Amino acid sequence: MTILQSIEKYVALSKEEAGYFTSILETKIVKQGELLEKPGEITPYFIYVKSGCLMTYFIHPDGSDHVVQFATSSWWTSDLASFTKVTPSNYATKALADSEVHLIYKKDFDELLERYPVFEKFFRLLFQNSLITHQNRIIQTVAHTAEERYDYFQQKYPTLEQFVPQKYIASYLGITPEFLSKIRRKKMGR
Amino acid sequence: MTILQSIEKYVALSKEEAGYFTSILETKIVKQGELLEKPGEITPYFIYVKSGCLMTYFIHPDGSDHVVQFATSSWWTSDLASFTKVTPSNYATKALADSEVHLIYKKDFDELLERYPVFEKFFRLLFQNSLITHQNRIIQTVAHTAEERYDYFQQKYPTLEQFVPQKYIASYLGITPEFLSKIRRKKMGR
DNA sequence: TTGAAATCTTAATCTAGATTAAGATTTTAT
DNA sequence: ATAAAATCTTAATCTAGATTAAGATTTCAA
Repeated sequence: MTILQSIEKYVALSKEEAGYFTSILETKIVKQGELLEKPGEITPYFIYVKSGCLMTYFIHPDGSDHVVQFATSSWWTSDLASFTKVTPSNYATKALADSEVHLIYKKDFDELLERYPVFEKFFRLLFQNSLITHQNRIIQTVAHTAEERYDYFQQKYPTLEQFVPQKYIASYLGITPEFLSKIRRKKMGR
Repeated sequence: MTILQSIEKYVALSKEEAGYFTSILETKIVKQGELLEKPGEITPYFIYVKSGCLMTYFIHPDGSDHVVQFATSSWWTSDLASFTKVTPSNYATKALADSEVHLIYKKDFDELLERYPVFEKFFRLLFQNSLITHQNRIIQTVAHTAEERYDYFQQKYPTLEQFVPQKYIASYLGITPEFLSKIRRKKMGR
């Protein structure tokens, strides 16, 4: 699916709007392991994942990392705080597989919304839906045990587990890799 | 601060836009303890808190509740999932103090955005900022101890602690009231 | 191809926070 | 005003998940 198709699921675009949008899009191939955002730096663009898989994670001053989200094909991701407020990021975004992404730089993003209000609507819907997901995630974290959260993760991202290192899944779930190992063993034996 | 002033911090409104917006607004006084959203029911409106304090919480099938957020003066709140998708809510919203709120019904909300795109921009910004807050909250929860989260809560909501029952603060922090009691005692003795 | 580095597993021990229970304090309805 | 209900505190005990450590497996660069 192209990025235009994924947008046109939510809003209809005229030829002109689609053309302008495409013109500001940067396309980039990222190799597995490469970073698209670095902690301490300002996140200059909003990222759309065309293929592959990215992960955005928080780096705690004590050195531990915490995965905020995985972004697979047709997801948007970014450290929204850094992008929006033009402040240094507390997050890093790393490619977990060779990936193809589109980047929209902030200047272009701002001008796009200014010029073609249909994109205000699109991003309003995108953020609104993302907010729902984030509210669910908060509840997930406080209202369920690690094992329940793992079950839910497997349902939600059935393909991810095959190529994402366990330690990142553990981090996403808010537990240690050792404890995830223990949960998996327990589930095997059932 | 009026609701119009709070909106005009983000976008400029013409007389007509402001007038139309005001005309669809419902105003309601809610008594302390009253529910504005009930689990199992569809959330028909988006809520703006003019004065007082609301709390949105999740009710786990096992009977425990989990506070998702507090909304004080000039905050917006709602079970966005239920409002957006017109599905039964998993949340309740309760007034923690006598409060005055504005309600926007979904039909009016949709029509407002259709008619006056400036509100697309406003809600895009509102959701974008809220998303930043939610991302922070997720990290807070997994990367910090209960005591650190309590410190952060006190900084973020310095006035709330005086009138919100401890048990709800504990719930917001993801701990039991007993453990919050223990943390508070420990902090007193320092 | 190979060896060093990264990742994963298992197991023992430890701890932050849960649970249970009982008493003390505060709030609320009448 | 007062009694019942709700909330808060303290303390003992328990447990989900962390930490530490060591071996096994996988990945990857040269």
